[in-house]
Amino acid sequence: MSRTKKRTGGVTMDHVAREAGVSLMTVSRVMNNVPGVKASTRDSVMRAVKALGYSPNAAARSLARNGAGRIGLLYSNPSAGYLSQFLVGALDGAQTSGALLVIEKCDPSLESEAAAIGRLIAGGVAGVILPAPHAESERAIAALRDAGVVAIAVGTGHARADAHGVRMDDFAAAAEMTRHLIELGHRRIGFIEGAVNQTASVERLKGFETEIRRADPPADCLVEPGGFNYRSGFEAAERLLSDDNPPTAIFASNDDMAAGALAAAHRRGLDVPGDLSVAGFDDTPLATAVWPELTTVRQPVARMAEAALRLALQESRDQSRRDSRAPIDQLLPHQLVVRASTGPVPQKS
Amino acid sequence: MSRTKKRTGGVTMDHVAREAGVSLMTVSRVMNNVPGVKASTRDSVMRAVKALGYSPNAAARSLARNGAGRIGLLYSNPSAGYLSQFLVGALDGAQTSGALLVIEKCDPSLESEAAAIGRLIAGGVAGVILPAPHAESERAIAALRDAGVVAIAVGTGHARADAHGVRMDDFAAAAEMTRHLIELGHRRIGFIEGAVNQTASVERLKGFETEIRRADPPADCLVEPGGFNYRSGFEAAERLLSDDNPPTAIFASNDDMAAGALAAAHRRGLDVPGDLSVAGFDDTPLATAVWPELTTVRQPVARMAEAALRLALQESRDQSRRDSRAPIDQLLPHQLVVRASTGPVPQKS
DNA sequence: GAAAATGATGTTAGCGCTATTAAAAAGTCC
DNA sequence: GGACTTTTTAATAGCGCTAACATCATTTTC
Repeated sequence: MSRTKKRTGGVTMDHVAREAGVSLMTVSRVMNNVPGVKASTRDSVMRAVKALGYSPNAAARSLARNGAGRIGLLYSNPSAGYLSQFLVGALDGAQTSGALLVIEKCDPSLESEAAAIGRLIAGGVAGVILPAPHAESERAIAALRDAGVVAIAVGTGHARADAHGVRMDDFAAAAEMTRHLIELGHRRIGFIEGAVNQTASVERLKGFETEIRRADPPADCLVEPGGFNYRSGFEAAERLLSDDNPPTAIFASNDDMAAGALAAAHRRGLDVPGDLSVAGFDDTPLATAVWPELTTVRQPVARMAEAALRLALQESRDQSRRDSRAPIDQLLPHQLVVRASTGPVPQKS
Repeated sequence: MSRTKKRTGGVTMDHVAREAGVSLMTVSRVMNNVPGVKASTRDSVMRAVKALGYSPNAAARSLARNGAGRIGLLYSNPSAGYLSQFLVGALDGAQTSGALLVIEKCDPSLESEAAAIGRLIAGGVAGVILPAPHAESERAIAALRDAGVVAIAVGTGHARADAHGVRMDDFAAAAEMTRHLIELGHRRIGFIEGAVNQTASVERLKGFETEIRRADPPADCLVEPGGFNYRSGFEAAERLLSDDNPPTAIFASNDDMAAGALAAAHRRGLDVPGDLSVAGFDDTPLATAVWPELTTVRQPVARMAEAALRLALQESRDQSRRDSRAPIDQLLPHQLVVRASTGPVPQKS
């Protein structure tokens, strides 16, 4: 063989068509679930697809659709655990739904974000997924809308009016965790806030406070600002623990900060959860990497990413026909994960 | 307007060619750094590219290259920081070189690995990138070779005879870090090993021991096993610090374990670096997330991933003509990063 | 100074898939 | 039962890009 006339995957639509005894276009219709194909024809095509192990070529599809199916993903620099989970989910979704993911990185600065959005638009994406910090950016969403590109905000605290969204119920989740702490007997609980400009962060605080107010017998709380990173958690915990009447439990708005709180507690020779309970949020890999393993809330990051991708795909396709429908708000279930870092309130000595 | 008649991003090669007054093919040559284009022509093309904000269409590229350029990436569950960096690097490389990344996840078990490799091969990839733990798997590499798929091992301790590799000099890097500690005056240094079945881990230990032996005045060391995760680092540090004659510095084979060591030190009320110096390895995001920030070795993970992708692409393309050449071994530069967690040896009291 | 060896560019033909249009088969009606 | 719809299928033309080959200018060589 001089030149094997290569084929990467191997099977193309043409092969399937021949095998099924229909035209290439019919196969395409079947693959895309376009109505107007006789059931028997559809069946024989599906059989051929299975027999040959055919799988569509995403690149060709994206090309032929003239960019439809190209979805951008903007990320800056969130917690590493969050990013990798998110990426994996998105990648996974892209693969199964035949989308082409275009990943674009940027700094947290507004200019950098604008530039990245510009690159994405120039790259001809049909939709853009905006995780965590960018999901709050009015400017990014406006730019996208002006370019006629579908925007999907992921992980905001509440539904947006100007973009579709995929998110979890931060309020309810934070409330659940707070209830868990209260049920363990804690009556003085410290809370470490996340970035104040993120609505999800605000919802978590609200959920916490609501539940504190509802406690019976009554509970009180100390709220410290934080920045969603380890260091800020460490420092906030230091402040909390040096209070004259320190809390018996600390609830941090994310796992990184909870890990920081853990370190602060250890530094003071406190046993966790014997002397102090610590709870996190997100269930990133860090939650099980630290010792003791963190009680936290599992945010279905990968699933959210996948859902966002699907939504972007679907909406960008629909957009062409009917325009400007109400934004979709997709809420994914979370889960309280109780591990070793929380326990009953210490006995008064 | 009823239907905007296509146009995804806008600018295509054709536009650039017209703008620069050359043929489409010349633009392609410039974009792909193909030699044989006059410098002046190249310049004017580049100018047109910038003026129009052109960016190549990955889908079309991948298609035109006849799918050669579908590259698989197998990952299991390394440190989250490592994964996200690796993924980002690979994605980045994929975008610029027009490859199509197929990400496949698996458990650490051999069966799961074999299954994932099988899926990858069935998916028609031309090459597979094997990071950290899988890069050591004879079985995976053999399966790939049998299927005629190029394998790229990333991050092994030394060059492999059966696969191309992209890696860093673990031995030299560990030696450098050890020298740094010795120069700070430390003469009793604890070392926390990584996973013993990874050659990179072994090389790091060798580098450490070599440098310890070379110290003048002589130094000695305590070596504790570890498992590349936070918890094992914490436990190993506990053992080291409870020695009758504890070390004044601890060098952990990766950042996760160093963070664990930090926690252990804090728990004992030791100041870092006042009472104990702690050094890590890899420079994952965790290194700057903890407090104090870790002195560590920067492993160019993203660059290694990108290099691996490029290598996979190139080799899979070359493979068709000349076959079975000697494996390529690409060594990327590392860098000692001195931050706040290491300092001079404490004064004897 | 003509032939051959370079260089530097231009042409042509797809890559695998999807729109769109044209054609054929199957119903429908009066 | 023939003209007229309504399904269903086939054929054609790209999407944006690159490989291979063709075509010109230049040199170089004897």
